[in-house]
Amino acid sequence: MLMPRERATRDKVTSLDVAAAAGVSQSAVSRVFTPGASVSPKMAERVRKAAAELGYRPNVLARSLITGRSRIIGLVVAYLHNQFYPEAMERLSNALQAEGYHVLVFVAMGRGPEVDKVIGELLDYQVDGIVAASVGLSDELFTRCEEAGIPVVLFNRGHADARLSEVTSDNFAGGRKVAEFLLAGGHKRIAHISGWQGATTGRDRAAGFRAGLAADGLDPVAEQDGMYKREVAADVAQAIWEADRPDAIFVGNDHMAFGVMDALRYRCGVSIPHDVSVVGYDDVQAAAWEAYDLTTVRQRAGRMVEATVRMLLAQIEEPERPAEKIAIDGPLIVRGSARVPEDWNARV
Amino acid sequence: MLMPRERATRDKVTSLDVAAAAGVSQSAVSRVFTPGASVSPKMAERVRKAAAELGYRPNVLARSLITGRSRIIGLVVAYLHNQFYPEAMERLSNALQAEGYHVLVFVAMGRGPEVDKVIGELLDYQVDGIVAASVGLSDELFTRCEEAGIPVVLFNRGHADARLSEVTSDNFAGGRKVAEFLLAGGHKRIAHISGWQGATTGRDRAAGFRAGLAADGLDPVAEQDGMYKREVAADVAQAIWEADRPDAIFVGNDHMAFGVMDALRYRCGVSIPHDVSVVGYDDVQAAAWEAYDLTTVRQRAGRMVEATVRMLLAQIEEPERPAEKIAIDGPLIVRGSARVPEDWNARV
DNA sequence: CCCATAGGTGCATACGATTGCAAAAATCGG
DNA sequence: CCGATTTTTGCAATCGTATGCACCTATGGG
Repeated sequence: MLMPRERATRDKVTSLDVAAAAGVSQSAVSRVFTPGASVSPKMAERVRKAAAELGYRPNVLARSLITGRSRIIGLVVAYLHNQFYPEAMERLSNALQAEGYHVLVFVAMGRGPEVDKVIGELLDYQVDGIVAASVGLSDELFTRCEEAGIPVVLFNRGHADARLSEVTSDNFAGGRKVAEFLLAGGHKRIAHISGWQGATTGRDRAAGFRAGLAADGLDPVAEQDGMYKREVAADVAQAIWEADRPDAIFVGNDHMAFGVMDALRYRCGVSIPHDVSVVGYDDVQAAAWEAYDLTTVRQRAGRMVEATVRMLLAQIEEPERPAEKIAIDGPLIVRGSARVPEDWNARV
Repeated sequence: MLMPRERATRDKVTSLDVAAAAGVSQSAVSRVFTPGASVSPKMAERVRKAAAELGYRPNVLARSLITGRSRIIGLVVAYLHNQFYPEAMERLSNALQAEGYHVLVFVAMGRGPEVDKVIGELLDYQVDGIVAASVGLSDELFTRCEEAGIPVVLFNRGHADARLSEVTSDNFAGGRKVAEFLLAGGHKRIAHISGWQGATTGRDRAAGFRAGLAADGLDPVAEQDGMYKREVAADVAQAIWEADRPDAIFVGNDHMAFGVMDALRYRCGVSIPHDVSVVGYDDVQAAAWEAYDLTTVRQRAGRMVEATVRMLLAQIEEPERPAEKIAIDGPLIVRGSARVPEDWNARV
């Protein structure tokens, strides 16, 4: 069989092919596909027609090489068990797509060397910016990105370094809101199963919560780290229940709160909110499911993502722009997992 | 201020810089970083040293331009509400990272023109392959990818076209297993709230289920499309309960099953599994949560992802390789949401 | 000790686009 | 209708790397 290969016919069509077909120069083709370039209407039309016939589309990679921008954003994420992240990720991807960017995903579970390898790969792809939604990114990431001139925005994550941009919810205010709500509900023995205390989100929520209690002269009856892990939080809840008999528990995020509720109900035989009130943080979709009906502080994922995209693109446009830290306020969503103060509706 | 810009110092370091620093040619540098190229050990060492000092890393985009492979895999996904997808996505990304590939995410909710735009962008990035986990990808995707010579693997999705590779669980067998289990449990009035009947997953599960019932001469007492949407399924469940009083319901996936259970319990006051058994499909993490404790057919996400990656990479290596359709068997995971036949343990 | 062979290395080109510059064409005012 | 602008267009260089080819250097066998 000496037939010429079929595949030859479908070889890549380049701007040169289009130029030839349209009888113009290659640069003309390029300009037609470069927004803001100087092209006459008739030229544009001829080229577009030829391009359409040949099925031509500009090669983004080649373009990136010369413009120095890949229009790729690196997203570093740890795990996706916590529903908040898939939710945010979907929004982020959509928002960036609308701006002509795309998301390259990097899953980096651990900390340390594995993470550093990922960082290297991130830079290899010449990403224009990075959204870091993973705890445990070594500080080296930031210095290397700084050196490479790649803007980084921390999503739902804080960092002491002022040169780092970040978008979070107002975790301190959120924690305090929960305290005020529980106090108004007449709770006296209030416990806290916190988010991981190695991260600012967990610490700030806890701090705000304690501050809120302290305003009424109260201390948490118990406080333990749930590590943002369902199973850990569930075990802790059981232990706290048996040891301290709290009348309310504030859990550092919804994902853990579901585990806590299950442990209380099915292992301890506790009725929620009759015996104990439970409040979470995030307002993921499942919080509204009847099985949990969880009172929780909403993180406005939409606005957080919007802010993230805005900051990131601004820094890409204008590299010298100073870092910015944004905390977005979120309302307490009152549902059925915690006793509601009598006069709550009147108050709010 | 006529100071030279600080930024100048951090300008990109290229293979030429490394070559100069090491006193060798640029091609030598390239070879050192190209696995399988011919380089002497001493050369390799000199170059690596210089590279390390300058902080050089090869530019993946430039490399892609010349090799014609980007080492980017496009992942097209619809929504991430169904936990099965984040779970699978995390695995997929990890598996591909291990092979030196990375995932570029495309969220395409709807069908039709929006999707086609996304397809265009996908091709613009010169992805080496595509994993399609979204329903409603127009057939045009496939023809265009075929033309462009880009392999596509459908993940958890079927398609009549034999030229398309796909990885699914064995949906027919899974549906039948559920039927057998429910029959063995002595259920007589069995309903089905199916996955979207526009997709093969939904249809196959339903067909297998019906076949299983038919083996015992039974028909579903009711059968309706839940569209893979929680709210739709919940409403349908309520309607079916009120109209048909089933003693068991097989729901087309876990995500809907949770909604169904909530509707039955909290709207209809039904006790599960005492009044009615519920069985799902997927075995997402939440299925094991005590609140649902859902009996369900496991989709082995790990194996499905593994197969997907294997097939995709194989087709990238060897473009003429024929398409392959794989259905991975998954066990029925017996939990507490459905009555368990007396002799079940003996049987299995 | 010499020649055939294999393995390393450098030169130069190619990948597919963007973009500064200069020439050509179109526009405009007088 | 002509000269001065302004707009279009083409030419050619460039981005950072991979790779065919030719050349050079060891190596080993006879």
